Order: sequence, then structure tokens, then C-alpha cells
Amino acid sequence: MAAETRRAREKAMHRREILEAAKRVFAKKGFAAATIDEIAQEAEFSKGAMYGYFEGKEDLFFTLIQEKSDDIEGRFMEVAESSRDPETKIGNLVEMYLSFFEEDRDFFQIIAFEHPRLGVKTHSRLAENMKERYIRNLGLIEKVMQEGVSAGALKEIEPRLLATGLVGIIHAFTAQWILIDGKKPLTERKPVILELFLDGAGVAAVT
Amino acid sequence: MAAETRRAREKAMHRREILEAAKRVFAKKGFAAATIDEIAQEAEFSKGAMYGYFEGKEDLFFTLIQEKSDDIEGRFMEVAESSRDPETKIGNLVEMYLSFFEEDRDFFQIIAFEHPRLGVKTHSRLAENMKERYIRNLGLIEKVMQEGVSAGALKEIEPRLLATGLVGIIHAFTAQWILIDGKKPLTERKPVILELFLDGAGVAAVT
DNA sequence: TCAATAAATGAACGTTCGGTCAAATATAGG
DNA sequence: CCTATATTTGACCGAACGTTCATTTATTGA
Repeated sequence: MAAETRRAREKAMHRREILEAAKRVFAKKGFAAATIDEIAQEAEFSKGAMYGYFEGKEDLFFTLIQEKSDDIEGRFMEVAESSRDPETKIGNLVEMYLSFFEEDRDFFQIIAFEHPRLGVKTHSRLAENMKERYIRNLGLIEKVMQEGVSAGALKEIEPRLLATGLVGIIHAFTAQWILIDGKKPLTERKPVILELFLDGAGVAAVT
Repeated sequence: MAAETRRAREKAMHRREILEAAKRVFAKKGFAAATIDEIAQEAEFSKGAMYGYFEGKEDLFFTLIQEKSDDIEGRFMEVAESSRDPETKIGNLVEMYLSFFEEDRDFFQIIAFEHPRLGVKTHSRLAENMKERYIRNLGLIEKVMQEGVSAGALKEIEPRLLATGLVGIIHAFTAQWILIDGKKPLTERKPVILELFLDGAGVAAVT
């Protein structure tokens, strides 16, 4: 029994295939409307097989969120140490999010689907965990903003509001990209987003 | 048979109560997870009674969206004719959206819930209608942006991108308000939003 | 080749849901 | 008060769902 038998390798691959299938279905239907049957069909397994890999629908969903969240948090940490210059760091941050969503638009759809749920009181550990993650994530961006303010690169605005504004713009551009102009790469939007966020849309008044 | 018998009056009131109850439930659960039973319970009617007022779950949902969308479009038209100065008009636009969502945060939740669905191909007339409405709505804002650009008040950026950025900021602040700091009025955010959108978050470089 | 084990299947189960309907209740007009 | 009509009820239906499990199929090691 080697550390990697063919069986173990295949099992791992099947697991991943199921996860990918689940992601597509969740992205298309949302958690509530997605069905195990459809996920099984998409993954080309029988319904029963799913339960040899996951405990059920919630586990499937939770595993997806968990993996991708860890991924994005890791990338964020890299960005956080990428530069001393606030503007550059913010640029890297924007680029990171854009390419992350471009690589995996299904994941963006999923969190866009479930995000509104966060504002709702619930007793689900899943929702609680997601809300925690979201707030921590916003906190990280907030810290980057705080640095920018301290360094004199950003205006003296509450960092949370700056963070909210920036992620709002990023999400809106991503949603727009998915909805309408999904052809050219999303990352092309980086310059506009930075210009909007840093300099604004208004023409500087000559006061 | 007067134009307004007591029966007709009460029927209309019951209808409204059911709609309000449905709105609360849809806002809390989303369309897919909401159940007629829960709406009936929230409205203090039996399940069967619901079908004397609406054709079913979809009709209920659709009526809600329709009414509120008409409302917001009406308000938008007022804003569109409110001023000749682009900056003032944009300010009015922001204020309109903020107070609209402040008045009815359940509606914001509902559209936030269903918005991601728009990117998904579907054969539902409901979803098609919502997507149509969303694009038309964005088009209206786009026109305001176009005016701003023409008047030299906004930078030469594609109006659609400007519109996307602004609504992104507004939605993000609204979501944040619902999620965390729901105490002070949302409309207080108007100045920050305008500052962010028009002047940006960066400190003007002294080049 | 053959038993032992692991994985995959799909029928079946219990539950929940949207929607229906005969019966019960409330209202209105005479 | 009584009958016709409108409204409300909750039991009920069929379909769909998440989950389970006995059975079948495939793989392993000897």
C-alpha cells in the first residue's frame, strides 16, 4: 500500500470532478435551487455516489467556499506584502481580485448569490462562517486603506468606507463583465477602476 | 354597489398585507427558499387564501418586483429633470437611491438576492423581465453620465463604466449598512459617496 | 482464478413544497 | 331571518427533494 495507490489517486480525482460540477450548478442556480440530482448528472455519477465523497449538499457547498476562501486569503497575504507604496499595493489588490474572478467566474456567481444572505439572522453554522469570513476579508482591505491614509496617499476617510467603496466598484465591474461584455478579459478594467477609485470621475475643479 | 364597498376595500387591504408579508419572507430567504406556507403564516392567512389573491409564488414575487420597479423608475424620472447641473443631478440620483433603499431595505435585499440570477441563461419570463429592467435602468443612469461627460463635468470615460462604478458604490454602501451599521440613516452616506465618486479616494498628486 | 474489499448504482423512503378543493364561515341584500 | 354569494380554511394531492441502502460492478492482492 504505497502512499499513492491508483485507487486513492482516482478517488481524489473523482472528488475534484464532483466539486467542479457542484460549483457549476451552484453558480447557475444558487444553493437553494441547486439539486443533488443535477450535480450528480453534471459530474457524471449516480446520485448515490455523491455520498461516498461528501456528507451531503451542505458539505459540498461548504467545502467549495472553504477552499476558495483560503485561496483568496492566501493571495491577499501576498498582495499585502507586495509593496511599500500604498497606490501600488492597491493596484495589486485590484488586479488580484480581477484575475481571481476572471479565473473562476463561477465562484464569483456563488458568493454574489449567497452574499445577501449574510445580512439575515440564521442559525446555520455555514452562514455564520461565511459572514465571519466576509467581515475578516473586509477588515484586511480596511487595513490596506488605513496604511494608505497614514502614508498620506489616501484622504482622511474612515478606512472601512474606503474599503467598502473599492470592493463595491470591483464587484460591480465583475458583475457587469459576467452579465454583458464577457469577451475581453476582466483584468483590462484595472486602469479604469484605479482611476475611478483614486481620482474619481469628476473633472478637477479649477478652484 | 358603490364604487367602494367595504368588501372591496378589505380585499385590497388584505392583498397589500399579503404582499408585505411576502416581501419580508422573500427578503429573508430569497425566492427559491421562501415558501408559500411561511408567507401565509407571516400574513396571518391560511395557505389556501393566498390563491384568492395571487396565482402563486411567481405571481406574488413578480407583482412585488413590478410595483417597486415602477416606483423607482418614476423617482428616477423626477431626478432626471431635477437640475441642469450634472453634479447636482448626480447628487440627487444618489440621494434618491439611498432614501429608496432606506425606506425599504427588504426590497434591496430581494434585488440583491436575485441580481446574480440575471447573468444566468433562463427560460423564465420573470428573470427575462428583471434583466430587461436592470439593463434599462443602467441605461438611464448611463444617460446621466453621458450628459456629465458632454458638459465637461465628468472625465471622458465610457458612460456605462461610470454608471457601473456609481451603482457599485451605492449598492456596496447599502449592503454594508444592512449588514453592520444599520442604526444611523443610510442617507448620511451621501456626501462620502459623492466625494468618492467625483473626487476619488486618493490625495491629489502635486505633479 | 478467486475470494475480499471498495466503489457505484438506482430504487425506495420520508419529507417538504406548490397548488387544489370540498367544506365551513362570514357577509350582504331582501 | 334567510338565502345567495364571497371569503377562508386546512386537509389533501402529486411532484420533487435530500438521503439511505441493498444490490451490482469493479478492483485488489494472493
